[in-house]
Amino acid sequence: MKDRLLLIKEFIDKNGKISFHELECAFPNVSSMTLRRDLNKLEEENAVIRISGGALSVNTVLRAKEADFSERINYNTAEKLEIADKAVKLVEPKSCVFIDGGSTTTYFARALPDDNFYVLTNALVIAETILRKEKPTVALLGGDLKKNSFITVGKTCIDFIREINIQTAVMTATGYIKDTGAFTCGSQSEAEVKRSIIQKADLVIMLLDSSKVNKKTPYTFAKLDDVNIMVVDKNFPKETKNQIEDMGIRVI
Amino acid sequence: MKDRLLLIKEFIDKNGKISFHELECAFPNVSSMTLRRDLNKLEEENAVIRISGGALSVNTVLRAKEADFSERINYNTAEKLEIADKAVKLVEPKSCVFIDGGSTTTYFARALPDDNFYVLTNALVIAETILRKEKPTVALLGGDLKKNSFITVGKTCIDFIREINIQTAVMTATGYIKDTGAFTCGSQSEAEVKRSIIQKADLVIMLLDSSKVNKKTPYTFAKLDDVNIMVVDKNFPKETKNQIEDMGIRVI
DNA sequence: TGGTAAAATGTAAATAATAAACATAAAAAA
DNA sequence: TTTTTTATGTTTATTATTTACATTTTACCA
Repeated sequence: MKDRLLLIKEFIDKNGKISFHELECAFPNVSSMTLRRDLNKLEEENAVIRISGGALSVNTVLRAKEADFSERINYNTAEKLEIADKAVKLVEPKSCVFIDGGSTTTYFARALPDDNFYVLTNALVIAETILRKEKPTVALLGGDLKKNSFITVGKTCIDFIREINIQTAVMTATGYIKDTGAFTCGSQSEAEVKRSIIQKADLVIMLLDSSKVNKKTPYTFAKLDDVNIMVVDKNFPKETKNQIEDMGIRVI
Repeated sequence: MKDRLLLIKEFIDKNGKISFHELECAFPNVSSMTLRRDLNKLEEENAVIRISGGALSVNTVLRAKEADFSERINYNTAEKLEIADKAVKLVEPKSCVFIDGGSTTTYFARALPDDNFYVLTNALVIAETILRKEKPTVALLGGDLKKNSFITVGKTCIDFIREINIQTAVMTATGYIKDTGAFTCGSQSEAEVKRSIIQKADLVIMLLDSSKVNKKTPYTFAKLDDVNIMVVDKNFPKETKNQIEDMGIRVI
C-alpha cells in the first residue's frame, strides 16, 4: 500500500518523470485506476507534479525553471547530446573528474555511467544530476552563487581548487575565437575558476558545440594549448577542426 | 501571433494557472486547437508547466511543492509552514543568515522575503530557493555532498565556516530529547557542521516541529543552552515548552 | 506587384486520458 | 465475530489530446 507510493515516488525522483504506461508496466497486477489514484495522492502530498499521461518530479520542474532563466538549454540539443555521448567514453571509472558548469556539460553529467567516479563540480545542476546516481561521490566547490547560471565562484572556490587533485577536467566555453584559439566566457569570476581548474588538471577535455565558433564573449580563460582533447559535433566547421588538429590537439 | 503567447504567459504568471476553458473564453475568436498549440509552445520554452486541461506557472509549482528529499514523503506540512512563517519575522534585512539543511528550513527559505539578505547554506535545495529571489546574495558551503539530503559536509565545509561571520543561524534537528535537552541528527559529519555553525553564530534560532520531540537519532550536535530562540508549532507539547522556557530560552 | 513558399490557424475525426459511479475485497476497529 | 473503513477493481461517461488535412495569413522575392 504505502510501499507502492514510495516506490513510485522513488522512480519519479530518479528518472525525473513517469508515464502512465510505464507505471502500468511496473505494476502489472495493480489496476490502472489504483495507479491513477496513487499519482493523485502523491500530487496532493506535493511530492510530484501530475501532468497529462503521467507525472514529473519536482526537480524536473526546477530544472525547467533554470532553463527558462538561463538562455534556453534547449537549442542545439542533438549536437550537445552527440558531444556528451562521445565525451563520456573518455573518462575512466574510479577517476577524479571535474565537470564545468554549462548546458553541454549538463548533458555530459546525465550521460555519465553510474560508476565509481569522484566528481567535482561548481554547478548545482550537475551536482544534483550526479548525486542521483548510486555509485559516484560528489563534492561541490563552495563559494558565491551566481544567479542564472547556478554556479559557484569567488575566492573560496579558488582556494578549494588549490587543495584538490584533478585527473580529468571536462570543460566548456561560451565562445571560441578561431583566429586566436581563445576560449571565452561571460564573467570575470567564472573565468578565474575555469583557469584554476585547467591549471590543476592532468587532462583537459573541452566540449564545444558548433554554435560556439566565433561567438565572442568578454573573458578569455584558456587558449588552444591548454586543452588536450576537444569534443565537437558533426556540424563543426571542417577547416576549424583541421586548424585545431594542426596544433597537435586531438579532436573527436 | 506572438502577442497572444505573451498575453497567455502573463496571465498564467499572474494567476498561477489557467484552465483551457478560461483560455477559450479569453480568446473567443481563436480556435481551441491554436490555443492548445500555444500552450505547448510555452511548455517547450519551459515557460509554463502543461497539465491536463490547462497549465501552471513554474512559480506556482515551486511554491506549492515540497523540497525534494528523496527518501521520504513530506509530512507535517502545515506545522512546518506555521513555523516558517513565524521564524522569518525574526531575521532582519541586510543581515547575514545561515540556513541549515532540512525540510522545515526549506519552508523557511521559501517564506523569506525577497530582500537584501546575505544567505549562507550547505543545502542545495535552499541555495536554489534563495537564488531564485531577486535581491539576496547566496553563498554555498562547499564540500562532500551527501546523497538523499543534498547537503555538503566535511573538512572543506568546516574550514569555510571558520572564515565567515554569521549573525543569525536558522537551524533544525532530526530529534529532540526532552530529558537531556539534546538536539540530534543522523550523521556524524552533519553534526560537525551544525556544531561549527552554532559556535560561530551570534543568534541561534532552532526550528522544531512537534514530531521531533523525543525522536532519537544518533548524534547530538547541540544542547538547549546553545540555542537562543526556539520556533515550534501549535501542537508542540505544553510541558516541554514550559520546561524549555524555564531554561531561559524564548519559545515562539 | 503577383506569385509562391512558409507559417499560422481552423476543422473534424480518432485516440487517449480522466473522472464518476458503483462493486468488491482487504484491513482495522469494535 | 461483526461492523466499519479503507483500498482496490470494473465499467461507463466525460473530457482532453492527437492526428491529419484544409484553409488562411504572412513573408519574401523575382
